[in-house]
Formats: sequence, structure tokens, C-alpha cells
Amino acid sequence: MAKRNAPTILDVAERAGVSKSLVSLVMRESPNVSEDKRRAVLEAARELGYRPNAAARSLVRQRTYLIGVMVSDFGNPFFSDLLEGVEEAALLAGYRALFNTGSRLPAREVSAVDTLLQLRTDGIVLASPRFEDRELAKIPRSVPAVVVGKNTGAAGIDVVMNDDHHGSDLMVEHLVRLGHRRIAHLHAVPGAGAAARLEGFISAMTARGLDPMVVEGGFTEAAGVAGARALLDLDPRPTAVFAANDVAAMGVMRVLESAGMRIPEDISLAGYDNVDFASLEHIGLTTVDQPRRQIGTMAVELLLERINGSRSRRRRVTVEPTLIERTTTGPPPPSD
Amino acid sequence: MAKRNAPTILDVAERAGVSKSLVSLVMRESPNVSEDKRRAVLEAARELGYRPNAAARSLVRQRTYLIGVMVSDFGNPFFSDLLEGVEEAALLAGYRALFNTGSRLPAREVSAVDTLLQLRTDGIVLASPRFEDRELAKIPRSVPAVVVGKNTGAAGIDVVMNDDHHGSDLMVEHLVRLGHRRIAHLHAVPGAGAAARLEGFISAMTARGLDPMVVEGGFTEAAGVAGARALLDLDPRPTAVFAANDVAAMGVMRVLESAGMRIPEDISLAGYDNVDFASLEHIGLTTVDQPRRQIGTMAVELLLERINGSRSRRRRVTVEPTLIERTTTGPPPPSD
DNA sequence: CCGGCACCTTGGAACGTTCCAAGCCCACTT
DNA sequence: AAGTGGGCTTGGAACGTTCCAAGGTGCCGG
Repeated sequence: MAKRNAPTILDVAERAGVSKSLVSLVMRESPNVSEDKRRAVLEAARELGYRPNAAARSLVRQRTYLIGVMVSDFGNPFFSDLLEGVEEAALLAGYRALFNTGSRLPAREVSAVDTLLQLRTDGIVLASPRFEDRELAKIPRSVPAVVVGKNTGAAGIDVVMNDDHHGSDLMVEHLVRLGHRRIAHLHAVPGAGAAARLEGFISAMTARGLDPMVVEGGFTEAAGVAGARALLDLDPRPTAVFAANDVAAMGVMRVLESAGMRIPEDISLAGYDNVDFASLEHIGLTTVDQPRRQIGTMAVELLLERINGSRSRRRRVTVEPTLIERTTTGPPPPSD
Repeated sequence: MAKRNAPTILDVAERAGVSKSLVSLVMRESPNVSEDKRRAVLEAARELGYRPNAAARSLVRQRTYLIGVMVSDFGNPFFSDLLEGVEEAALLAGYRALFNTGSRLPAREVSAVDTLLQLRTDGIVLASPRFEDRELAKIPRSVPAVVVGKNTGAAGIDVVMNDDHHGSDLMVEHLVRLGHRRIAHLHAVPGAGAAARLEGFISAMTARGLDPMVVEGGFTEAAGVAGARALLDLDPRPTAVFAANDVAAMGVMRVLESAGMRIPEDISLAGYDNVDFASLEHIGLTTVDQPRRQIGTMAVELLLERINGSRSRRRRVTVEPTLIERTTTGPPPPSD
């Protein structure tokens, strides 16, 4: 028997013996209220368990102080730090972050965004949306929006991206410095960011006068397994493998190990993303880290610029990845 | 220059040449509307990009059809499936799920819950709240609430729990069946669910006439490392180690390997939780799986029972874990 | 003693919906 | 021809806030 009716500002006003306007003033921490009335109101509010109704408030203010975030997939560990970044930056600016998910289904994602729009959040962050750009382009007509974890050409939408091109370059640089010359990239055909990683790999290799070896893979462990099999057939074999992401690298690792090769003594292996398990000492995967938290805070900053009206031109920001050197990479075998 | 003013029901009414009430009827898919007016309204709404204002709606309906979820930590992979379960069940019942986080800080968690309360969500799911029960107990006064991923005695709050006691029993059963008699449990002193796992381990062992070996560990890789060192000092050494969770098991794995022991030939290792990396073939950790998705859907069902007023008595539900047998467990060495 | 001013307090309008009671229209019955 | 009823449509009240203009009160200076 939960009492469904929450106390309103009028209940508080009556109990404290003041007008509703005064209660409103106290709740918004206005300085123009006498100390005794303030205390009386606060006391009454506490006794009644009063809590302002966000709906009524947003209706008259025409502002919600809410940032909505549509996350395509809560299961993707890449997002967790990013979301914390959003939360952090929103809080700092006096906003609250509210999250939503489409469970990886485009239609549901659209409906999740719709929920956010109906709530009239002051801005929307879209984390790797999977629906079409056509749908995307409608959003900024009603509210400032920014896409992260994916690129988009949709008009009126800001973008925060990791510089995948540069990330690949960092990795090639690292491997070359160790002495590798035959480096293979296992790329993820249609995956988000995969194209830029591949392209970065190719240009990094050719810029150093090396021949880029490329094998098709994907972003899953199974794809890594398949790719690794293809790798072993290459002649000459590469001395280092750079997978499109950490999960695929794990598939590669398994195949290499069961083929009797030692990592990194016989062959070096690297991934991309620096997911949590990459740092387990049992794995110790060398990889490229994206500043995920920063991507989140940056997204909020872009939103705030638009909310405050200080910008209306489209902006796309890239953040710099860093190399994380662990134990799966080392010098090539002496014979090479 | 995003136009801040979204079209209202009145704009649609004017454009379609009908009253606002009729528009409202169409939006709510009432059957008592003539086909031509319905089309006219829908057309006008589409042209204007009209979207109902959730705040105004919730104000008069006294219902939001929203389920709020406070997640203590988006980074905990345990939650992702759980959240999908919540989303799924909410959608099925005509509700939308909205997520929130406290970034592991008790004070922030309280404020995240407050945001949900101000929004007047029709129910609240608390995923492993870290704040005190005193604070928890206030929530059900305003709205139905259920806690998951943690136990609580707070009045008026429902609970959905994994049966950790049974999970330990499953694991002991598995190891004993393989032939192990000296089994050690690495327990996590104050962690959520740790007490039940330890207790389950002890009673499972004694019920089989075996001596429970217990070493202090924790839920982190470092704790696993420390615990594993203590394990190696035991005399006689255990032939199997059951860690409090998968992450700690990874710490154990590393120590055992660098001590030159093979898993599972020389010693068996198991974890708890079945996190994503446990299934990587390079790891292949035997573990206990909690039906995370089911925990999420169950939580929503409990909420709905209260929302519909069909129950007001407190309910606590436990869900059954299952054993996931992989490659880190096997028969003890023949000498034993 | 009055006016002015600062400070505090107040009622009413507005925000965008839903709900309700009532109205209109037309076909059908008697 | 009038009455009845059903199908469709409508205006106004209500939801719980904030904002605004205006009202009080008390003190100070002239």
C-alpha cells in the first residue's frame, strides 16, 4: 500500500504556513528568504518527504537539466568509462545524465532516442548508434546531439572520435622499433573504426618502406581464429600480428599457441582498445588505448556549447590514443 | 540556432483543423476517431515533427510508464546482461527503462536515486547500491523498489538474489566428482555475496566429509595473487582452488603458472560469475554462471506486481546459478 | 510624520498534456 | 415528425511547478 500521492509544494506551504511561492524560492535556494521561514519550509519539507516534481518543473522552465545518452550496447566494455566521463562532465555543469539502450537493435535504438526526445532532455549523446544516418539527421532539429564511437556525416550533429589512423601508426612504430619488418594486420571488414585502422596501418607501413600484409578478420574471437589460420598460411610468415581489436587478438593468440608458437618469442601480437582483460597478467596484451573517459567529457562539452547557444556550426573532435606496451610484443626471432 | 520550441498539441490541432482533444485522442490511438480526421492529424503531426511532451503527460496522468534503474557501476560486466533483462521486461509491459549511475560513490548514488524519484518513475531497480540501509529504507515510501546484486534487510524493498550458497555447492560437487579431496576456497572478505559463497563452500565440504581449506583473498586480480601465494604455502597443498570470483581466479592463475604448475594437470582452478573473458579459449575458466538476464526480468516483475497493486508484502526471490565446465578443471594428479 | 526604499512575501498566469462531461449530427425507430 | 441513441468531437479543469508583477513591512532620513 505505497501511498501513490507524493506531497506537493502546496502541502509543504500549508504545513510551513507560507505561500507556495515561498516554498519554491526556498527549494531553489534563493537568497531573498528570511532565515526563519527558510528553516520552517525546510523542516516541513523534510517531515513530509517532499521532493520537487521534475515534470512540473520542466514544463514551466522549458529546461530539464538532463543529458540523455543512448547507448547501443551496455555489454561493450568500451562504453563504461565513456559513460562515466559523460556523467562526470554533466554533473560538473549542473546537469544529470540519463542512460538508455537499444540493445543493439536499430529499431529499438530509434525508439530509445524517441523516449529521450519526449523527455525533452537538453542534449543527447549517441554512443555508436546503429540506425541509419537519415534517422540521425532528424534529431538535431529538436535538440543538440553528438555522436561518439562512430563517424557520421549527418548534418547538425557533432562527433567525437578516436584517431584510429594515428593509433595504427603508433602500433606500427612500436613494432618497427622492435625490429619487425613483416607485420600483418587483421582487419575487421565493416566494423566501426575498422576502416581507419586499416588505412592507418597501410600508410604507416608504406611510409616506412614496408609492405603491408593484410588479412581479413573481424571484431570477434571467432574472427580472430579464422584470420590467424589465414596468417599461418602466409609465406613468408609475418613476425608480428596487429589485430583490429583486443577480442580478435585473443582468437589469434589461441591459434598461435595451439600451433606451438610462443608469444612474443616466436611471434608478436597486439590488439586495439585496451579492454579490461588485456591488462590481466596472464594475458598482458600490447594494445592501443583510447581515452574513453575523455571522449565522454568531450561529448558533453560539445553539447553544452550548443545548449548555451555559443555555437551552431558543426564540430568534429578527435582525441589521441596511446600505446600500451605489455608482454605480447618483443623483438622478432633472431633468424629474421 | 536549434529552435528551442518544440511544436505542441495545439500547433498540431490548428494545422489539422481540429481541437486539441482530438489530437490527443489520435496520439493515444483511441478507436473513436473518424478515419479522415485521424489521417489529417497524423499528417500534421508528421509535418511539424510533433512529439508528445512526457512532462505534461506525466503530470496529468500521474504515471510515467518509466522504470528507473540505479546502477552502482557501469564498468562491472556483471550488470550488462542484467540491464538488458530489465530493458526487455520493461518494454514487454509497456514501460521504458531509464538508467542512472552513482559511479561507485555512495553519496552520488543517493543523488542518482533522487533524480529518479524527482522524475517520478513508476518503479526503481537498485543494482548493488553501496549506500546504507537507512537511506534505502526511505525509498519504498514513495515508489516500489527492488534491490539486485546485493542483499538487504531494508523494509518494503524486494530483493532478487543469486543463490550463492548453491553455486558453491555446485562447484564443490564438480570438483569432488573429478576426484579432488583437498579443495581450497579463496574468499573475498567483505564483498557482495562473498559470505554466502564461503558459507556454501564450507557446508558443501563438510557435508561430504571433507576438510574445507580457506584462504583470504578478494574480488580483484591483486587479491587473487596474494591469496595464491598463501595457498602455495599450505601443507599439504590443495589439488583444486575455487576463487571467490573470476577476476581473482585470474590472479591465482598467474601465480600458479609462474610457479611452474600446469592447469589443470597439476592443479585445478575455478572462479565464479562467468564474466566475458572467462570464455576466451586462451583462458577457458571453469566457473559458476548467474542467470543475469533473468535477475533483471525478475526485478521488473516484482516491481510490476507492486505497481499494479497486486502485492504489498515484501518478497525476496533467489535464482539458480549453473556450473560452467571449461578447461581449467580436471582430475587431480595421479600421485594424490 | 511622511516618503522612499530594501527586503521579503504573495497570488495568478502559464507550461502541455489528459480526462470528463457535454454537445453535435445523423440515421433509425416508432 | 419527433424522439432516441451512437459515433465523433469539443472546451474547460486539472496536474505541480516557476515566474512575474505587485503587495506588505519596517526602517531611515528629511
